[in-house]
Amino acid sequence: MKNHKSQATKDVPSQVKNQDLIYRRRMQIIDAAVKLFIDKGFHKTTTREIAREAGISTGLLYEYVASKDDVLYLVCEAIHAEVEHRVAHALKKATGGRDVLAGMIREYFLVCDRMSDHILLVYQETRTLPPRWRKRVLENELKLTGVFVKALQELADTGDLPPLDKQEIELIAHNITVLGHMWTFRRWFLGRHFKIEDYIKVQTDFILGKSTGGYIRADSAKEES
Amino acid sequence: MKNHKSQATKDVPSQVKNQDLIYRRRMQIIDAAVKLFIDKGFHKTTTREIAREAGISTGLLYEYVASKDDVLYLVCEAIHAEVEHRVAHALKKATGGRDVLAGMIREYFLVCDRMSDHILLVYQETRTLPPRWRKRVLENELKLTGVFVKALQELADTGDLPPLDKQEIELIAHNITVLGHMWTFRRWFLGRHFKIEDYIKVQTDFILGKSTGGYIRADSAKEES
DNA sequence: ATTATCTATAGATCTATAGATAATGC
DNA sequence: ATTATCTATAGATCTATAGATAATGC
Repeated sequence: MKNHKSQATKDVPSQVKNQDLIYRRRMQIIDAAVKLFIDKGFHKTTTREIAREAGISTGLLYEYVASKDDVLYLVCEAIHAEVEHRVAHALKKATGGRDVLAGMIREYFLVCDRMSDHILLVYQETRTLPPRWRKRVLENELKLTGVFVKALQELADTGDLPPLDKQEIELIAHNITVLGHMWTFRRWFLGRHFKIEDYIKVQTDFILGKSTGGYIRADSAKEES
Repeated sequence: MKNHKSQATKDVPSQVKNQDLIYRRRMQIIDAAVKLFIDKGFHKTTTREIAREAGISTGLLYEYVASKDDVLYLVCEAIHAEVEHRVAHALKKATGGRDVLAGMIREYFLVCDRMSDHILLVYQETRTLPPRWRKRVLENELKLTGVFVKALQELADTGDLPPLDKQEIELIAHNITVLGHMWTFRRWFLGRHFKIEDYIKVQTDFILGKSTGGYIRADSAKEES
């Protein structure tokens, strides 16, 4: 995983002076920790193991972080940076097509598919973080949702979507975000019946409504008796 | 929290013979553990604390469970039993109205609202469980989704909903389940803009489509240029 | 001289159990 | 006599650091 520079670099203090070294060593630490955390979870991973996997001594680990929690925070930030980077990158492809929103959903869901272990990790361990950092991680979640809010707003403004009020837009954006996550934490089951492309298709229909005929809509069903 | 008898009673062995005593003591243990786990999380709670909170000695705790993991499993099972019980109970109210599905969603979301700490707990700690029990907990998740699958199937069969294939029904049921959960783990944010009743209303519109005019539907927006 | 790194371990827990005691029922 | 309960602690970790060593740059 590429370690995109993030807020975390400033937040987490290090004993080491050389900035470039901090960056590189933390990259090693993050990569090692991500692997172990995904495999065994945060609590069952020891700082010794992280150091060994990163190829450094336990002592040195503590020159680059002040606590095991720091490692988790670095990991969460790195994952978010990666997701954000990939989503931003993918969304460039999406713009321009007939259905901008469908394209965005598609690219985002593909990112969720590829990063599912990572997304799941953040979900499960966020609570472990000290409050100060938990907030940061949650803010990151919002930032991603914000991308969809903005897109929906624009589409509603230009008339590409029916008029939607702020609340509706907000919620639909959250829904899209979370339905992407759903693929990560229900994959153990959904994977039996869906490939990611099926999932994208049916979910897009669900979110946008089938283009031919309404989706589950009261007025498209039989009249009430 | 009422401790509805569940699978767990048989799964988790006890040194104590008296069945009724097992039931009562485990109820104490579960109640204590739920409280502590919600407050501090599973890993930061010690067996000593659980015992103290339950009003028994640490030694006695280990007469009723074989490990700390056992406690977590008992807790997860109890929460599921409670959710299931409440949903089943709530759904009785829902049936009969004009829009059965909307009623079901409403009752289910209300349960999510009231049990949000508990649902969140299960989400976050399931991964900690040994595989054998993790599976059980995940099966429980499916059981709940199954309730919606069944309801959707019936409504599609009777023509109260437009025809939907198995895959679509399956996915919509999952969506409903997860959008209920979404209220539990994004509440910290959603709560700023929505009361539970707002949330129910907008989500129901989203899932069922607005009854007046389509929801976000390609064919209800302006024609493609 | 300063910065980075390693080795070795202090100190703090925490789970789970062994063995002693109290309560119960024949 | 059997079952339930408690007290006290063995044994196993694990985090974080102190102090020693190696590398770097003036």
